[in-house]
Amino acid sequence: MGRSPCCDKIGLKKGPWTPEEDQKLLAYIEKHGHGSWRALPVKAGLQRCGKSCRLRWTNYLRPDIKRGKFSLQEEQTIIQLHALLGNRWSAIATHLPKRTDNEIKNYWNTHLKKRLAKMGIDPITHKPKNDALLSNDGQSKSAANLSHMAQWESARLEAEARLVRQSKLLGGGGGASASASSGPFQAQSSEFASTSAQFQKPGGAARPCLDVLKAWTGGAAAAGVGGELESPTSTLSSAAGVGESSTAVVESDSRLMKEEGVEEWKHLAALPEAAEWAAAGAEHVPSGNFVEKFTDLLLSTSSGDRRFSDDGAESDNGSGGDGRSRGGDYYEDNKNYWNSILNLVNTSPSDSPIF
DNA sequence: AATTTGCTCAACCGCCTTTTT
DNA sequence: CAAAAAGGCGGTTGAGCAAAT
Repeated sequence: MGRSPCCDKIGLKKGPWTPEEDQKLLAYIEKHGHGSWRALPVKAGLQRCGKSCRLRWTNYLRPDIKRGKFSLQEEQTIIQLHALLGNRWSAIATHLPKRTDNEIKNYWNTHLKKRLAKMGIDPITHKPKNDALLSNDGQSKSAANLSHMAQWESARLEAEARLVRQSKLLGGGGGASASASSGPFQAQSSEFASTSAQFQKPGGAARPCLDVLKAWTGGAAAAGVGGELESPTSTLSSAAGVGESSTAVVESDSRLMKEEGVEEWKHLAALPEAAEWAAAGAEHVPSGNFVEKFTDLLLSTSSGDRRFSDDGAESDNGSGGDGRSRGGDYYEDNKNYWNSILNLVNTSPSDSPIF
């Protein structure tokens, strides 16, 4: 048996909200909390469906919403997270305090996506649409990096999706709630982490995501650049505040990997991309201080006059896109890229659905 | 001044997942 | 366990506005 019949949709108002309606909704929620969205409209004296009320509240009326232009840091975060997560706006939104998923989605669709397209990059696959367009100068390198990234990510996301399904079957169960602050997210984040971990060197399969990030970022360490994990250089750290201990995250993920990792690795290993990369070794990991260049390119492409100040680097408007390239130093490039991602991880709220 | 074009963003729609009965 | 409601998410639309012609 199901629940009692749903709300009758007769006479429900649609379209833009009036200030009076906003006031009613606001007053009600401030006083009682939203409780059941379905019951709320009647209690609050609104001729709206609960879904509409929820949307209005979460996207507009909530007091902790920041409106207005996105900062460069926010843009960069979105781009990085989109490269990592795809169109998972709600997940991305958890890393941009005070921004709603709807707003981020809109911003991506109206701004960032166009910049990608302008660069000749498919915003869906993140692969260059036409290599010929990027045949010379620095963009070609970024495009190549982008291609690696896209391949890597698509495989990773595929595995991630599989793992999510698996873990649900394995009885991560009770925690399936969608609440924004409870355990289930930790399970999910571990899945995410362990999935990514599988892209590490084949021999090191049973290591968590963050280890592989560290391995890559610290790959430089092996090459003499190490020890910077505690102080990632990404702009995200300043954007998101002080990070939590990455070690703790890694450790908890490690535990999970021990339980699930072996089987997951098998699945992942079945992915052609993974096999390809495994065979090719670390050089085929998304290369380039990829996101940094990627976002540099995007941001500088947008209006042609915006400059990056986050790390003191200027955008490459016309001065040779490769100006910041460091001679194909993959380790260095990877380090920067993964520092960015690691930083995101480390600075993520503890209840983040992703990390 | 009138019209067209492009942009932004709030809101809706439909699907999927979770929860409840 | 199955059915159905509720919640949540991502894709899409369209009204309103500004810039361009």
